[in-house]
Amino acid sequence: MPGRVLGILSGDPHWRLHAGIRGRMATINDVARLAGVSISTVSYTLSGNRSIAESTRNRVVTAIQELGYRPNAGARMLAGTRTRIFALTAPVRPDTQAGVLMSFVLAVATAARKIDYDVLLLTADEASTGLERVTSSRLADGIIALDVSLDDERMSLLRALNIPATVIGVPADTEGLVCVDLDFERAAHLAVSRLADLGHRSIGLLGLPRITYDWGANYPLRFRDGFLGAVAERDIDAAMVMPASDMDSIRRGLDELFSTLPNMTALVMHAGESVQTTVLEILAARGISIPGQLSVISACAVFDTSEFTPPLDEIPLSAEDSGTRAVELTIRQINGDRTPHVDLLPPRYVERGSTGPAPIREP
Amino acid sequence: MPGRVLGILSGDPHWRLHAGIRGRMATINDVARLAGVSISTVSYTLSGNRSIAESTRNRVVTAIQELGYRPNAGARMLAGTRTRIFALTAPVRPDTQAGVLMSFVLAVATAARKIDYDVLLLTADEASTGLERVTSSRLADGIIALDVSLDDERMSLLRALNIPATVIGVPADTEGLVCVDLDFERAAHLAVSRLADLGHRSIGLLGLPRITYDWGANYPLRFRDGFLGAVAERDIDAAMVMPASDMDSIRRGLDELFSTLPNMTALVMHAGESVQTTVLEILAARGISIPGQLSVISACAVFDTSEFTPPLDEIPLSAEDSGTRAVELTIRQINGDRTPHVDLLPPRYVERGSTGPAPIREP
DNA sequence: CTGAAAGCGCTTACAG
DNA sequence: CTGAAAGCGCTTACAG
Repeated sequence: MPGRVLGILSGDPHWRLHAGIRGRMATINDVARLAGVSISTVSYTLSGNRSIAESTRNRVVTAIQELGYRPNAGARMLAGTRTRIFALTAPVRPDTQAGVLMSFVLAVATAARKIDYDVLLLTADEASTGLERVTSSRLADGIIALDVSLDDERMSLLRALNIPATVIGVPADTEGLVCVDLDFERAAHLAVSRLADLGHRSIGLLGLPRITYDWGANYPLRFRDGFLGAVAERDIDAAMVMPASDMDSIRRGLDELFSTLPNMTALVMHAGESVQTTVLEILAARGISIPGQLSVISACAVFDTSEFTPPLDEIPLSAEDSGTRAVELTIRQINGDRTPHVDLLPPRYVERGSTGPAPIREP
Repeated sequence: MPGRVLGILSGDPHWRLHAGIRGRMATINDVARLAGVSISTVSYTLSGNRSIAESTRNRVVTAIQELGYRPNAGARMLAGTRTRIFALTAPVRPDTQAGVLMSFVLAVATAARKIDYDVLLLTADEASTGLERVTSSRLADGIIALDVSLDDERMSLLRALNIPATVIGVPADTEGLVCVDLDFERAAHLAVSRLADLGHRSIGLLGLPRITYDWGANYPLRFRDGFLGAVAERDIDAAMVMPASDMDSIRRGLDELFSTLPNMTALVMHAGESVQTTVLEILAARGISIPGQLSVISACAVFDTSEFTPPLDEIPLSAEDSGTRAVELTIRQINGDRTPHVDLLPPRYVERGSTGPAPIREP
């Protein structure tokens, strides 16, 4: 099958610039006439769904460029089997970090564009209605759901609607769903094993605000449980604090870690950007050197920890990876493979010099 | 003209739940047959574009509900003159605050849904191509451009394409464009006049990071110039600092303000959320009481300053207001009124007790 | 390798 | 107040 014709219009369609939205756009008929072929030939040239003689193909492509032709989206949706649109639902809950959400939204949109799909944004107040609306009006071919909470009303609807959909995140009940997310549990194990290998026997975990664990998404729990499991397996001393975002809480959280773990030589942070920078400021103010006295790892952050002072080793939560995979999984469903499954992306470790051998304890 | 029929499906379309995306959806023909009318009557019932006998209307509505009918989006786009889709361009530049951007994206989407429009998200790497693509393929009826920089490549394209478009923000050259934004200059005047009325004669401005003024959007400049103009008019002592986001810079910035303005009794902040909370923490640590010793106003923030310690008076930058207005202005253009203009939204003052009379100076 | 034609599901003059 | 019908611009069997 010959490749599809893409990017034909990268030139400079003067014609179009002066047509405006009210102006009559060139149609497939105009192209066919100018190229001296039938409209089916034009259509097949564009879709690549049947072979076209080289010379014919050239005439068509030239005509398309000359006219600045773009297929009409509505006509395509109506005549074809695809709308080439994904709907993206991104509810904003009280504890949502807007910046993190935006990263995922952009990652999904960018991944979608790579396969010539567009992304339609569903708003919070339309969480469930919107899903029903865009699919039954055939506006979207599939759905990508962000920021899934443990018990999410959208999940049962996705199951019932029985349409191509991918969830970024892992709800409590994944039955019948296609989900993708970083493997937070393995990420926690990775952090602990890295530190264990360096000889650390006493590790603190500075987590997200307590409320996030009680209610909302489940990735905080998966990370926490992974961490607790990993330290238990290795017989490492550990403690966890869940401070709010203000400086006082953070300071108290650190104090608690240091007093619970007097021999603490390593700190793992699974927390927001401002919390992490605040921690580093407090440590610096106290004259605690990294990694000399304390090894520090930032885990599952979407933001960039390479510009921190000091730059931190991290196990990134890559919005790009999740978004790309979500798009792949959705397309696969659109193409007919509706097997439900949970896809946990393997964590990776990025070294930046904020971890080192555990300091030798004075007896 | 009778109202359009909306929300017919708010019930529970069992039918649809079992159809799936592959299942055959009810069409306008099915509805017409069941209601015993022609398809034009169904169409007009939905659009409200001609009057329908009450009894006919009822039969149609019942049939629609019974079948769980939703008009096919592609067919509507093709047959009608509207796609009911806005394209939203939101480029992410290095200095972009993702959270702020997300607020605007959601505000636009929410406002759009209120008039039954959907929002298609254009990605950064497609800034200009995307505009051309969605309009010439007639995917979108109009464009809303976010986060406009002073010299934005998208602006000349918007002028050339000559399509319904609204810019949120004010680029350097507004010729031929429709723009909407908070009136940052008046916002600055409002802050200063409020403080002046309370007797303050020495006011500091803590602004955004310096780089934001050198490059990027122009609202920081408009606020700064408004502030400087307002204090000049009133013969008030003033100084401005533009700290980076780390604690050291903020501390140095405050020190600079206090030393430049030894009699400073009021502080206006036009800065990010974490910067503002850090400022409050530093002031608290130094035992400076608000508003006893220092009156503080947060200006043009999209985040919520009511939960700060203490809650701050603010002149909000309302994403909702801008988004709603942008949607209105775009629809107006779609409806034929293409008059270019710049719409500056009036600022409003929200009191929360962080400003008070200027303390009387000891002689 | 290519064309003529049916059909996708609506909207909107046109006619009564 | 309502209906029959043209037409929007594509995709895709069907035919050769």
